[in-house]
Amino acid sequence: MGPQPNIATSAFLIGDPARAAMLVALLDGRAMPAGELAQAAGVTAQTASSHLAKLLAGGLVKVEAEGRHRYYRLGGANVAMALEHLASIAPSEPVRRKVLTLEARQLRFARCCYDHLAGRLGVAVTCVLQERGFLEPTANKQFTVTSAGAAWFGGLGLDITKIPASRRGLARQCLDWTERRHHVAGPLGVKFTDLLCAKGWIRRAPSSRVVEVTHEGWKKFEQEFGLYECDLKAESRI
Amino acid sequence: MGPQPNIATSAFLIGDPARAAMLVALLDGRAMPAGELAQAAGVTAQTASSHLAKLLAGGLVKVEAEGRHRYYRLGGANVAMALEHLASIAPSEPVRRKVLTLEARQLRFARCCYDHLAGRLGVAVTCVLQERGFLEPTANKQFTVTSAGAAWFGGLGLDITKIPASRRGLARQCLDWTERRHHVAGPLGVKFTDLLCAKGWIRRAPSSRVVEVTHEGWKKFEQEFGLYECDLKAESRI
DNA sequence: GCCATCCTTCGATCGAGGTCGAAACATTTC
DNA sequence: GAAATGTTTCGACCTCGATCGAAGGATGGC
Repeated sequence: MGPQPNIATSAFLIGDPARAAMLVALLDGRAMPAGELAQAAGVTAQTASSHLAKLLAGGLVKVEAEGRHRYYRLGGANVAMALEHLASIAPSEPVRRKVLTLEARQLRFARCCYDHLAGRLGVAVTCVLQERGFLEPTANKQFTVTSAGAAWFGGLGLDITKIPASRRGLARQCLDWTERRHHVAGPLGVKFTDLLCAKGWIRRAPSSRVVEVTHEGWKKFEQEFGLYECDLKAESRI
Repeated sequence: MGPQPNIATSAFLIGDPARAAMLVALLDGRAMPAGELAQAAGVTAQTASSHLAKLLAGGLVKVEAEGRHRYYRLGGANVAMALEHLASIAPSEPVRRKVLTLEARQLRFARCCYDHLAGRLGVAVTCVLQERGFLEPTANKQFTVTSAGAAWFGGLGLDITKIPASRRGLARQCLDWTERRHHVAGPLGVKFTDLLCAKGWIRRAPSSRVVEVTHEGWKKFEQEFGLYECDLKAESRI
């Protein structure tokens, strides 16, 4: 069309309910075959195929053939970010007053966003790290690790200097679409989440984005972060 | 319908080329009247009005009536962020901050809005007058001149009691579309601007709305208002 | 080779919504 | 009060795209 970047075309692609449902289903970064996406969107396989072809052409998804399946995944982190930001302006109206399923509540409480911790727990941890002066929000949606923070992470077994920063930095502010606040993404977020798993504080559910906190984990979260299970769960009505 | 709410509806609204063009035009935070948005989108006023009504219902824009214009602006920072992220998906280019021409920058800095002073300078002067207790914002988008204010204006050579109030009052709060804050309009605003011209502090460009501050004027603005040229121009780097 | 499964392409239908002309409405100016 | 300007509403047209049935490919199992 014109010289303007066609922001409209991307938005148009997301603007269809069926396509939006597929994209949301892919939000956690997993790849899904076309058939499952069709089911997730509530349309026939033909229709889903048509939609996926358009999303592919628009760069919103990538595809990988595997035998007779074709696995689709989001086109990139920027796509996921755009989707989460769109969700943040969605009217999320009283219509949603309906009771959330157990998994939905678990997702809101703690989940993986790509490979880092998100949800109420992820945001709470991020807040504590900022309150204690270990992380500082800086321009360009980044977090800076303070010297105190580097020491603290080191005590936990995470050598900050050994984490390679990606092109988008070491620690990014990622908007949490349920909490509408930021949590820590980027290489630091990933390594930190891996560490919590390795220590047995949290456990990732086998085939979903849900993250569970172990009994041992709650003791540690209380001890290290001052986060109490009852407080966090009280607000999320789990 | 899917479990996820209306991420699709927001995206659908942005997905129309005309609506996207309007939103992009508003990306810098300015408020614009419906007519200008229609022109920016390349559609007629009727069509633009229809689009704006939908954007308004979706919460993507807000509106403020000002005289016979209706100024639209983005619904919030989250809307701007979502738009920027959507633009980052489009392969063409990063967010395009339009490079403003010299006149556009001058207009933002100081201009006449009808017959009174507007732009960064107009807003700054209005702020100082309020801080010093000479003007007080009151209901119905009016300013009230305090007794201290009347004395101060008198000392400058402006007898408030001799200015006839129009049907809409003596001093009106006029929304500044570049600064998004109020400046002084109405008969007082006109007379005050005339006075600054007569004193040679400012000079109106012959065939545009641009207002220039004279060398003498900057000394006076510093002396009378505590406004420094470098401070005001430093922030207008847009 | 033959069938089952998974996915895409083709063709046709059909409804939603973008567009503009005309007119109503609102506000300012003369 | 009348004219001018900015904006919205109404009505009608008409294109675009979502949808699904049917058929065509591709892959794996037997």
